[in-house]
This record gives sequence, structure tokens and C-alpha cells, in this order.
Amino acid sequence: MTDANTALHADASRPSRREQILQAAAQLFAERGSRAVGVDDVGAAVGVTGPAIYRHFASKDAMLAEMLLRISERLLEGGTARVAAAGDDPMAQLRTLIAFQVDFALDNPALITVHDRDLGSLADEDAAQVRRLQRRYVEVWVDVLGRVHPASDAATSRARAHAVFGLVNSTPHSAGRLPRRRTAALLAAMAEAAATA
Amino acid sequence: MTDANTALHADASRPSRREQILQAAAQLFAERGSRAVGVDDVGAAVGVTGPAIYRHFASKDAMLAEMLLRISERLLEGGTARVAAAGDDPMAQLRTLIAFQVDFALDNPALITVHDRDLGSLADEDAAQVRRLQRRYVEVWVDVLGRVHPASDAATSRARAHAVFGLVNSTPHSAGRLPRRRTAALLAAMAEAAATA
DNA sequence: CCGGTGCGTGAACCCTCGTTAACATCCCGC
DNA sequence: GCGGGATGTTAACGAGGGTTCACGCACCGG
Repeated sequence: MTDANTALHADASRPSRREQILQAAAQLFAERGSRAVGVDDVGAAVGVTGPAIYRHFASKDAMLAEMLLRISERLLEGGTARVAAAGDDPMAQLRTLIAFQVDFALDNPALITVHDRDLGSLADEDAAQVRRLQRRYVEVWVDVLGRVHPASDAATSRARAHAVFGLVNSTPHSAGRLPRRRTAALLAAMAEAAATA
Repeated sequence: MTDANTALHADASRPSRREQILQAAAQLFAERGSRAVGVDDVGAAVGVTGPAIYRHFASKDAMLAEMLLRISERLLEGGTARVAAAGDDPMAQLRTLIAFQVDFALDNPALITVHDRDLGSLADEDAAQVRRLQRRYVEVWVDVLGRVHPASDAATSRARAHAVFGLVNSTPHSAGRLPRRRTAALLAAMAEAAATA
């Protein structure tokens, strides 16, 4: 409803009803969990009744699926693009990846929350698709971390990547208490220190 | 059922039915989310039918409440005890806190998951109680981090603490792929680097 | 005008699931 | 041996909530 999430609608100025619904749903899902949010709640958040949702989505699960797929795709695309644009230096690649993840986490704390909490309430097929995208994004990190730590094996790099994600994605817990710029700088510095430790 | 979670039962050798239920529930809640797990599922996991649960707990919510309260209490107690035993050196206190959190996260990945995912599906009173305990535990970290970074204000220390929690609590995502000792060492090193950055 | 298409509404349907009730069983102290 | 509490079982109730249905209405091309 506010400026919470920018990642879900392409046209931010006058989002279509469909995009309004997705964004409101993301917010509500993040606050209470997708299973605790009723279709009526989502409708009310955009000023319509519950069943009106079905003019735009096949089901409640379809909403969640589209939400998670978009997030995963955005992360994967953004991550690969940044790395490709960062040249050959592993440290430069790492820094740009961190900056990207920090920006995303600060822009979309709600999506971050939903992303790793409600994957389980997805139909098997959709869940598998999301996991494929997630895995590919993780692999982008694993590659870069592997070049930063040439002595480490892939499993170690993978654990490192997950740890950095956890660090950066702490934004939903600490958001708003500090000016955004400060938070971004702090998280980036901590993430780089952790990733290179 | 296996050796998954050691934090919930005092007598690990022959846990009472009540403790079996709590442990099985923690496992299931972590895998699927508390709302997606039925009372029948929990019962089946310990070899009884669903309604048998009500011989040991007043309600499904009471199970979740007790689970989260125990976790929060354990963390707060353990954290304060470790800090008190670590002497006056802030870095020594930080290191022992990190070691404690890493051990807990590796011993109880399921509890970690439930802890910060299902707080929202708790009755207001219980949720408030859990949050009080959480806050006090965070303050233990904030105090130590404040002494490690004398120039930082409390808000910054708090953000740092949450970031370190996120890093260490990534165990549910990366568990098992690496021998435990290696994971513990890696996480501790990363956490210390991040906390002192 | 006029019919169709898009978007919404309120009512009803029905399945899931937490909870309770009524009835067995085991076991232990007297 | 026997009464009673602890522990389970099956059957049933009832609320909540996702989904469908039948209908209204605005808008738009011909």
C-alpha cells in the first residue's frame, strides 16, 4: 500500500489491479504468513471482496507461486548481470553481488520474508521450479566465493553463501531502526568481512 | 525421532510421551510450518492418534507456545551464563557468545526455523512473552557488541546483532552438507569477522 | 441501441482441522 | 481383587476459509 515493495510491478506509477493484489498479498503474507492470510484479507487490502481475486488469479496458491517465481527470477537475473558487468576480479564480483543483495533486501524486506518462509506451502511443481532458480542463484555466489577462496571446496563455498544470505537477509528484523544508507553500508561491510574470512 | 533436537527434553535417554510430542512437533513445524501441520500428523509421528495430544497439551497453540518459550529461555539463560563466565574482555565475551549460538544452531536447526517463522501464529500473550525473552537475549549481544565497538550507538549494535543471528542461523539451509566440526568452525570465523567489521 | 466482455458482489458449498465427548484399557495403591 | 487415574481410540461437532455460482453493471465496438 505504501512504497513497500518495488520488485513486483513493472509499472510503478499506476499498477494494474493484478499488480496491486500481488503487492498487497506480499505485504500480508510477510506479516502473518501465507496460510494465516485469507483471500478476503487480500481483497480488503486493495478495496475489493475476496472472490474478486479469482478474476485475476486461478487460486490463492497461484498468487504465492507467481510471487516466489518473480522474486527468484529477479535475483538470478540481477545477480548474473552484475557479475558479468564486474569484470574478472573475484573481489569486485563479490562486492557487486553483496551490494545487489543488500539493495534487494532493503527494498523488499517483505519479499525476503515470504521467499524463505512460504516455499513449503507451494505445490510440488511450483516449489521445484522456485528451488531450481534459487539453486542457480546460489551457484552464482558459489562460483565467485570459490574464486575468492581457491583452497575451499564447493560445499564450503555453499555454506559460506548461505551464511552471507542469512546475514544480509536480516533486514526484516532490523529494518527502520537505522537510516537506510547506514544500514546498507553496515550490512555490506559485515557481509564482505564474513565472505572473505 | 532421530537425534534431531536435544534442547527440548531434559531426560534424553527415555523421554516422556509429552517430550516425544514436543520434539516431533518441532520437527514437523520446521519442515512445513505450524499451520500446515495437523494435530493428526503430530500424533502419527509419535505413534498415536491426533486427539491423544490433548491428554498432554491444552491445545495445539499451547504446544507451539511451550516450544517457543523453552527455546527463548534456553538462549537467554545460556547466553547470559556464557558471558558471565567469560571475564571482562569484550572480545572473549563475543567469542563465547558466538560459539554458544553456533552450537545451538547446529544442534537444533528445526527449533531455529520454528523460532522465527511461527512466532506470528501465537496468541498475543504468549507472543509478547516470547518477544520479551528474545529482546533480552538480543540485549546481551548488544551490550557485548557495544563494548567491542565503543564508537557505535545502540541501534547499530542491534542491527549488527541481528545480522550475526542471520548468519549463524543459516544452518537449516546448509546443514549436513559439511561435517559438523567444519561447519562450526566456518560459521564461528565468519560471525567473528562480521561482528568485528 | 445492443450484445459481449471485464470486473465485482453476495450467497452458498464443502472440505479441512481443531476440539470435545463417550467409551476402552492398563496399571498401581489399598 | 478392585477402584481410579492416566492414556488412547473412534465418532461427531463446528468454525474457518478457499472456491464456485448466479447475477449486476459499466464500458465499448458495430
